[in-house]
Amino acid sequence: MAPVLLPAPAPADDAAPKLRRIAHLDMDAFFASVELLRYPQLAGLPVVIGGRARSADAALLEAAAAGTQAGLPLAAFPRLAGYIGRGVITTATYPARAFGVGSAMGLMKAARLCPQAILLPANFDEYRRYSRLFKQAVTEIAPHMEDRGIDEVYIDFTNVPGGQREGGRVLARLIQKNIFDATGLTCSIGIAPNKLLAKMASEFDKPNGIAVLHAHELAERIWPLACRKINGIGPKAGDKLARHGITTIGELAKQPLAWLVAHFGRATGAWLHASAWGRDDRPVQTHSEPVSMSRETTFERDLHPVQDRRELGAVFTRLCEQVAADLQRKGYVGRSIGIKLRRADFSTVTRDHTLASATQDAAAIRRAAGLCLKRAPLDQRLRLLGVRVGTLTRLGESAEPAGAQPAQARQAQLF
DNA sequence: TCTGGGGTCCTTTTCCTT
DNA sequence: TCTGAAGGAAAAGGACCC
Repeated sequence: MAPVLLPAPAPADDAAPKLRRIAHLDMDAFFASVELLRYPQLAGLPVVIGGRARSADAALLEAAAAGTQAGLPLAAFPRLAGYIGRGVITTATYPARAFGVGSAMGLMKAARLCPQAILLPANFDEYRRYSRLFKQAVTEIAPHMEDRGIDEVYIDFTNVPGGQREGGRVLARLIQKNIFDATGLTCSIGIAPNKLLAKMASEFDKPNGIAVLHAHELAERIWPLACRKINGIGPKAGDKLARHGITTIGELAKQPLAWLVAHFGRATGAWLHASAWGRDDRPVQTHSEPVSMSRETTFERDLHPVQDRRELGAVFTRLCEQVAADLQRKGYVGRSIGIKLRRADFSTVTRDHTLASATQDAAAIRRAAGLCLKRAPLDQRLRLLGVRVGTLTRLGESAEPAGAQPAQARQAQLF
């Protein structure tokens, strides 16, 4: 990529004291936008992404492999009508949302609301490829970047040349352009004195916008917002606050710290209070190590622990092999092995087991997971099974991997 | 009504040791 | 031997995020 030429800094820029300027960058409708790059003929139509790969997607897969998907006739795309089976919507385009269809909605319900919607399977390999491209486009200009998932990042503008101009707006425009040139995709950027406020600011001017939020604008621009806009206040905390008559961030800010601590605990109460007052000193972290790796799967139909034990056993072994392969590919070993069961009534049960030494071996993981399973209640049908390896260290930085055995080793007794 | 998959982090409970 | 306090680690559950 050609070097990016920054505008010459204004003379006042160097003289003025540097303010902490943190940017939050959020790709606009990321998955749907990537799909529209591949299938431009779907622009303006209701499209939902999600569900599992089905035979109806064969035409799409073939066309993608042949590189002819841009010319695929609309009739070749699978529709939501008559969708049978599990699965939720990962994302929906705006024309689909107009029908009341939205993220996390069951596909069967969505099929009733908007049967004509086109259903595309999620293509995470492609989204990850675009994710790498846009992040590279960011770091070419501003290297101090924190990865926050597939479609968003934090960037510390404070010491980047030009990062102080127009409150960071000049640098943000440059980054937007570099991302668009590299990917054809747009993003929205919020710039503020910290990550908490930058995250909220990035929603102010979507899509393809830039919002600069200054500390003195807290009461005017943040306090009128709903508490749920604070990253970290989800449905439960939002409901609890609402039951106390607190719906806006301004109302939250009025609550005494002691009251919040009394009702939400020491750590959460203090965090709520600080957040409402726009205080957040978390640094932009350019590097982080994974804490755990897991694989899980939801079955097409709920499986019975006894009647379906062969099928469950095979899935269980496969999940262990997949996690082991993930660990080996990424060079990690883990010491705590855990399982997760989701039962027919949607309740979740987890069991953990800590090994004497860390491993990345499929058979060792399978044995430990089998011990966990023996301690779990199996009095209901199961809809989901998962295997997790935690307390990770890089291979070579701890003890040798334990229990190395041929990967096919043995099947567990249970199931 | 129906609720995926892959994560992180926090709180509470349980168990073990001193 | 019993009881209780205290502290830490592990286990379990849950909230939240993308």
